[in-house]
Amino acid sequence: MEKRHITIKDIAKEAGVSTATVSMVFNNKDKNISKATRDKILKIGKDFNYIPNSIARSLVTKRTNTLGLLVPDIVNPFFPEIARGAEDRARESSYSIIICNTDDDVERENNYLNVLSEKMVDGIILTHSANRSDEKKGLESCRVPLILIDRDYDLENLIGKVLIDNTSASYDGVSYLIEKNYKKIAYIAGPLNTRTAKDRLNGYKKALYDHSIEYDENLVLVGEYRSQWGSDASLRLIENAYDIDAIFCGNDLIAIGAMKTLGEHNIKIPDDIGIMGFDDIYISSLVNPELTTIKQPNYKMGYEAVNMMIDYLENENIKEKTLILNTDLIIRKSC
Amino acid sequence: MEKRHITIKDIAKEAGVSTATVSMVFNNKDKNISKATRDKILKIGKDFNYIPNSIARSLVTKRTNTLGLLVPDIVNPFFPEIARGAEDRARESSYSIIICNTDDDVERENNYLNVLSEKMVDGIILTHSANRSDEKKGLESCRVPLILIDRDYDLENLIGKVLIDNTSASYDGVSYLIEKNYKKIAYIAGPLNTRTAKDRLNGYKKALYDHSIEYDENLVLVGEYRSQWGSDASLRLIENAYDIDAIFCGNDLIAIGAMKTLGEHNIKIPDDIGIMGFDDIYISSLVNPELTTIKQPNYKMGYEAVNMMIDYLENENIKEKTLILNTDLIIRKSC
DNA sequence: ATGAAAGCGCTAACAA
DNA sequence: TTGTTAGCGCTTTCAT
Repeated sequence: MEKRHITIKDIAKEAGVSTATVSMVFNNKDKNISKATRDKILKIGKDFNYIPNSIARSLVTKRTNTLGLLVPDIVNPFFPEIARGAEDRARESSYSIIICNTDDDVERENNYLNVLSEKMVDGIILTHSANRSDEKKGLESCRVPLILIDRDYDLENLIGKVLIDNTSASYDGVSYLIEKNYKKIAYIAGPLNTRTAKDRLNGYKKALYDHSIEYDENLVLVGEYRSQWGSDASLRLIENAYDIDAIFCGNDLIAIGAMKTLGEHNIKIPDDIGIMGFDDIYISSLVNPELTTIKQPNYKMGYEAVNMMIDYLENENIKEKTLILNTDLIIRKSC
Repeated sequence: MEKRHITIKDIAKEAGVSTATVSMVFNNKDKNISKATRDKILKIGKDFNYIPNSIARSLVTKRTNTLGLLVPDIVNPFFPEIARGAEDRARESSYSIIICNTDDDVERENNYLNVLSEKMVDGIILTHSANRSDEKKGLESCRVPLILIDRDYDLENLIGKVLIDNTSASYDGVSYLIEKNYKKIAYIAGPLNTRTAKDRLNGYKKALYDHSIEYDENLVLVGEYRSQWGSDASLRLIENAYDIDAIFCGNDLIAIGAMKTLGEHNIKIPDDIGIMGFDDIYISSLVNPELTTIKQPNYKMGYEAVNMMIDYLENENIKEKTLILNTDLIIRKSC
């Protein structure tokens, strides 16, 4: 436990060469080093169980091969897929990921930005705090390359953004319902204070419009992204005897609540009422495999964000890019 | 973007002092530095937007304030809570967490161990690969302080372990059912190839034994941790007309599948059949709030593991510790 | 109360 | 093909 770590100096001495030579060997800048010394050095490295000190290397190269990933909360089932996609892409290029939970707290977010700066991460992938509003200071002064994911936000000095096209996602979903001959489609939405939620509502409206179906604001119920709200809202819809034949849901929790309530009232899915929802948190597929959903490409979002970052870091690719990912319509039994 | 970073050298020059003084000020080793110079240095730091380079610091202090966290897959809903608990405790002491997904692959795990070693993380928290069996090499030669969580494993040179008492967890769950007057309790289990699963089965047996209920191996069905298996197994139980009045489930997916099937057969819960399961992946609480479950203290597991690690790192607390966490019985409607 | 200087382990010119 | 050397930015004795 206590014994000093082996350094290239030790190896150099042991091999009777200079540290420069050893360094080159371990960095595969071998081109003009004799196979003999190369092999000797490698062997000694193995024998002594040499572990390079990448901190020392980072100090001179100014690269840490580490990225920061800021998400609101990894426990929110929306984010693990993003983290996994990010980590997978990172690993492909030998980067590591430092994960940070911001809880949508601007101060925490700024603090992490600082810490990551100090740790010299090569880049930061960030789902910016929903509460940031106009408090851009921390973000704008961030000297580390930044890529935004999921939530759009106006900012200078960005490397890029990776977003989801929520408008066309709900447009596609609602259109699909319409083409299945559901004409009276209610929308149980989550809170409308995010761009995401507004886009989804717009997609719903646009789909109706393009199919010459009149928009009826009584069929749009705005509440929370919780299954209880799905239950309550669907109950309201059926109790008020609205003439509906389908329900489009703001996310999967809502959809699950709605399905449950409909079931309790012996309303058959999809014969009596069709149901569709965003698979925001991937519960549908686990628990209600019969629910037709719009699947978020979260894994891809994380993967592409890191891909964009590494592209920037390694190829000096600086043109700002905005990558807009499409969702998938997962067709199952219920519609 | 291109301008050189400010260093303590710049600040020292600007303030007309030595780098040593500047360093001490920024490290709060102020005791004998005049308030005047202190303030001057701090002001210059602020004005120049000085960001300390913790890589350089790490090189000399041999501390990175970074921990590694190895989990099989952050997308598996079992792990985000662990990661969150770990990150929360880490943040309290200004540590960061590098997250690594091993996919239960020994080679990947060993590779991460290496990378983290090179990055000089101060410690590693690890859910060891289920497939490791006797391939201890990578782990045993790891020079970084190691703490095991969730899955037990025999290993020298450990700082400690944080585990869950699965035996007494299922013992408590089954006992609770028995005390609620359910006497014929079936057990739908996941695969028995892990210590965890075996412990749970033993707890079940022990609870029966202690309550003088005879163990009937026909009532124990072994399958997968999937809701489909919960459906299939419960179907088998009712079709074979076993005389049961409760089902104890190996995890929540199984329980959800079972509940669904029972519902489809108009079997009432909990009147006809009581149900209980391990809330392994926290789906119950989201989707089936009426399901009584045994909640895993995963957040706490992550939190305590990092706590133990930091205790070791900062207080040289070396006695090997095994912390065994208890589960909680979450009593809801169904039992 | 402050400064000088050595050095953490490594890389990268530049020399040889 | 290999060695010399000068740092990277910081901490830390030991002087003063």
